[in-house]
Amino acid sequence: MADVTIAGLAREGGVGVETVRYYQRRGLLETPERPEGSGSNGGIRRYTADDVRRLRFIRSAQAAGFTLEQIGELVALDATDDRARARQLANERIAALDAKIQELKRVRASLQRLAHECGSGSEGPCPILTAFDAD
Amino acid sequence: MADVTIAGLAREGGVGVETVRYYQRRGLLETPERPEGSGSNGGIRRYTADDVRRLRFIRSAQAAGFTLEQIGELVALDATDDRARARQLANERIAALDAKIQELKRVRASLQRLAHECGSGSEGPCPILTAFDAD
DNA sequence: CTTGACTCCGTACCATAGTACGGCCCCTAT
DNA sequence: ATAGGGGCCGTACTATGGTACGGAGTCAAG
Repeated sequence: MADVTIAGLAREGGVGVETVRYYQRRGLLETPERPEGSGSNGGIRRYTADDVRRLRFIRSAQAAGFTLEQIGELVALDATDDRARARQLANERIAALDAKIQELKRVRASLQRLAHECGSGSEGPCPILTAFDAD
Repeated sequence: MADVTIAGLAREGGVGVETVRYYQRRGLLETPERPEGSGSNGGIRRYTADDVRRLRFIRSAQAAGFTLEQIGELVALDATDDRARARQLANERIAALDAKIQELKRVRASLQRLAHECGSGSEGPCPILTAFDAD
């Protein structure tokens, strides 16, 4: 993949240009040097496939429930060899994910029950406020 | 359960007093009349078991991924008999939950792989940035 | 050699879901 | 009757994760 401008990077990562810039400000993405431009400030930055990978990593890690701050730590960690810390972060997140998955399954079951009770052509309102009782 | 003050309601619902007041401002919880107090503004409000149920509903619905705005609609819906709309909201949320659960399982698997690769006593940094590749 | 799309940068603004603060009032126990 | 712990209320502030804007510069095509 040829190097791209910020718009290309954003497109590859499925985010907006402003979001890329935001991640740069947060220190999650590198801000490459501006090439020696003809003018006073220099030219237009170029981004590599590596930057795309990193951007995609950020999105996946977000989906995994890491905050941007934690993702910053992960990105920094990638350059070190602190395997213990990396493992710790991963395992903490796995535990949190397991809890979350269980919770989502519970509320899903409740919603299913609600939809079912709302579906059987009986009269009156659905028991919405009690939908999650005994959860 | 005897009627309680706002602090009791908050405690029963597992939230802070300020959060209860916030939900009242958002229209998710009722703000009962102040009893005829001796002073200029009246006495102290009392909340019922019904209010507690409603507060707990809000928390569960939040866990289900509903926004406070949607929860407002659900609460309002509970008083009507628009079963179709209630069913629709429930089913939409179930679909979203299914997608979310699948995604969380995927990233969990990736994290597990990462933790494993970080654990096998090999040298150097863990492959953090590639942890989610091929997801 | 101009036009138009895009980049760069700083700064400001947004939505969501709270959390905090300060002044005043009420109520109960001492 | 007085002190202290809540309650009431308006308003302001916070955190998180963006999103928007304006002016200046860059660059490639026509």
